[in-house]
Amino acid sequence: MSLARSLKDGLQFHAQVIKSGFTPTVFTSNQLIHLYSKNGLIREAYRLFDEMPERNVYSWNTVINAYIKAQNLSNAQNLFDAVPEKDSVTYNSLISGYANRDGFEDRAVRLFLQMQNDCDGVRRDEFTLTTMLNLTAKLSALSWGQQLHSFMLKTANDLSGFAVSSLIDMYSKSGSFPDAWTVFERGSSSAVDLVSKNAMVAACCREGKLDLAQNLFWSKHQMNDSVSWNTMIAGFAQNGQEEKAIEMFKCMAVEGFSWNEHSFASVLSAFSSLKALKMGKEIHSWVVKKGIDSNPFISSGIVDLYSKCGNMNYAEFVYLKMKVENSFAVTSMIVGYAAEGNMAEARRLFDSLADKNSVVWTAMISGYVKTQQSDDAFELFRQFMERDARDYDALLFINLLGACTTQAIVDPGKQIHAYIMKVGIEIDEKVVTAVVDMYCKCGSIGYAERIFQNLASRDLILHNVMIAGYAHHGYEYEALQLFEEMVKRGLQPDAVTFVAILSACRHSGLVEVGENYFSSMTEDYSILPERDHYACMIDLYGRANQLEKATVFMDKIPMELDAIILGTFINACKMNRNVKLANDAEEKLLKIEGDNGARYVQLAGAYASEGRWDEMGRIMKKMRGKELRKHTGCSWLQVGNRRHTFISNDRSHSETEAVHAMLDCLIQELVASIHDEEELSQ
DNA sequence: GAAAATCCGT
Repeated sequence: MSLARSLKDGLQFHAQVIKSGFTPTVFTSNQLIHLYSKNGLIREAYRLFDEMPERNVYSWNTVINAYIKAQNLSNAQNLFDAVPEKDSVTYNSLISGYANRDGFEDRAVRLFLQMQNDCDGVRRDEFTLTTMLNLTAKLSALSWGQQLHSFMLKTANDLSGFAVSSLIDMYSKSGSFPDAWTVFERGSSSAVDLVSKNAMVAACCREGKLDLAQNLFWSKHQMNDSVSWNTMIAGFAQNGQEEKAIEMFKCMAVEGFSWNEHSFASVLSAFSSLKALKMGKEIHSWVVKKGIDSNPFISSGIVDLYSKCGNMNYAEFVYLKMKVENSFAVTSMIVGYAAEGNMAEARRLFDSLADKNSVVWTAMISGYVKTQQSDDAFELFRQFMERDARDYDALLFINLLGACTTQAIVDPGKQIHAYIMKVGIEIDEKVVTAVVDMYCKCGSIGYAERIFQNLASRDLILHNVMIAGYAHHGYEYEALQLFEEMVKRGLQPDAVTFVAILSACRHSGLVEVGENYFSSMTEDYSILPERDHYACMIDLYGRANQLEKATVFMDKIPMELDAIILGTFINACKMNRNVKLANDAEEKLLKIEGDNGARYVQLAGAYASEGRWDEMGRIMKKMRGKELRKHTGCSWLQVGNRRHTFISNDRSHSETEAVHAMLDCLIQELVASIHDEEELSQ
C-alpha cells in the first residue's frame, strides 16, 4: 500500500481500500485522517476514525487535532475525555487549542496543572512549555512566564530554538525587554536561530529601539526569511517611520521574497498614516488580484486607508463586502466620519456593532468631544461606565478630560477622576497630566496642586501644566517658585515652560522679571523665542501701560508678524487707548487675514472701547460680504446635571419667558435701589 | 513509519 501524499491520491487510495474489502492498518488510517483534516474535511476525518475497528493513541490525537483545527473545541474536549491512554501530545494539543481561543485561556491553565498530577501522569515536555509561554505572553502574565522559565532551566528545556524564541517573545510582550535580550544573548552563543533572531528584532521594534532592530536584522542577513522582512516593515510602520517601512517593503521584493498578508497589512497601515491614497489604492488592487482581500487584517486596513483619506464612500463599500463584523474597520470609519463632523453616521456604525471593544468606545466618545458635542460624549461615557467589561484606553480619559478643560466644567471632570481611581486603572503619566490640567483650567487649582504634590515622579510636561495653572490663577509667585524648583531638580525647561512663565509675569505686571526670563530663555537654555513668547511680551508691556516698549519690542521681532502678534498688539493699543497705532497695525493685520471675521470683530471692539463709533462702522462695513464665521461666545449655567447655554439675544431656551420675567424683576429691584440711594444722597 | 510547540499584520 502506497503512502497518500495529495488529497486526490488519498481519496483514490481510500476508494480502492473500500472496493477491495481490505481493512487498512491503523497506521494507514491515521495518515488518511490527517490528510482529510489538513484539507478541511473534518466529517470525513471523523467518519474514518469512527469506523476504525481498533485505534491507537495516534488515532485519537490526530482526530482531536482535526477538531481543534476546525475550531470545534467542545468535540475535541469530548474526545479528549474518552481517550483511554493519553500521552503528552493529547494534552499539548488541547492546551494549545484553549490557549489560542479568546476566553478559554483558564482551561489551558487548568489542563497544564492537571496533566502531571492526573492519574495519567503525563510529563510536561518542551511542547507543553512553549505553548504555555505563548499563553503567558498573550496574557502579559510576567510572573507565570518567569516560573515557566525556571522550570525550563531545571529540566534543561531552555536551549532549543523553540524555547529561546518563545522566551524572548514572552519577556518582550510582558514588558521585560532586558530579560528578552539576556535570553537571546545566551541562546545565540553557539549558533543563531533565525526564529529567535526574528523574535528579538520584533522585541526591539516593540520597544521603539529601531536602530538596534536594524543592526540585528542586517547581521547574518543571509539567513533572513520573509518573516524577518515583515518584522522590519511592521516595526517602521508602527514607530512613525512610514517611508522606511515602504522602502523595506519594496526592498523585500527586490531581494526575492514574495509579499504575503503580513507585508500588505503593514504597508497598508504606512500608506494610511501618510494618507497616500494613490499608493494605497495600488495595494488595494494588488490584494484583490491575489485574492487575499478577504483577510480581516487586509480588508480593515483598506477601510482604514479610505477613512483616513476622507473617502468614506469607498470605506463603506469595502466594509459592506466584509462578511463578518469587524470592530477595527468600524473604528476607522467612526474616526473618519467624526473627522468630517458626521456624527450621525458614526453613531449608526457604533450602534451596529454587537461586540464593542474599548477602542470603539474611545473612538465614538472622542468623536463627540472633537465635534464639541460634549453632552453626547458624557452621556455615552455614562453608558461606558455601566458595562461589565473592564478594559480601558487611556486616550478616552485624556479626551474626556480635555472636553472638561475646554468647557471649564469641573463636575464631569471630577467624575472621570473618581472613576479612574475607583476602577484602579494603572495611572498613566499622560492621564495624570490631563487630570491636573483639567483641575487647573476648571478653576480648582487646589485639587491640581494636591495631586501634583503627591506624585512620585513629575516630568517636564506635568510641570508645564502646573506652572501654567498657577499663572492663570494669578499665583505668579507659586509659578515662578515652581519653575526654580524644577530647574534645581535638573529638569530642562522647554519653550512651553517659558510661555507659562511669561504668562505669569504678564498677568501680574512683572515687567522686569518677564524681561529677565525672556532673555534667560535664549541665553541660559538656548531656546529660540516663538510667536507665543513674543505675543506674551507685547501683552506684558501693554498691560503695564508701556505701549512704547511694546512698539520697540515689536520692531525687533526677527520673524514675520502674524495675526497672533498683531492681534495682541492691537489689544495692547486698545488697553492704552491709542487709535493711531491700532490703525497701523490694523492695516497690516487685514492684509494677512482679510478673510478672518474674528479679526474684524476684534478691531471693531478696539475702536468701540475708544468710543470711535465711526471707525467701528468703517470696520463693520469692510466686514460685510466676507464670510464671518466667528464662534459665538456663550455663557452657561449648570443646574443639576444639565448645562444651559446662552448667547446674546438668545430666546431659544424652553423656559425663556420665565427667565426673562425673573430678569425683569431683578432689573426693577436694581433700578429701585439705585433710586433710593440717589434720594438718600440728595 | 504517524500526532502537538516558536517569530511578522489593525
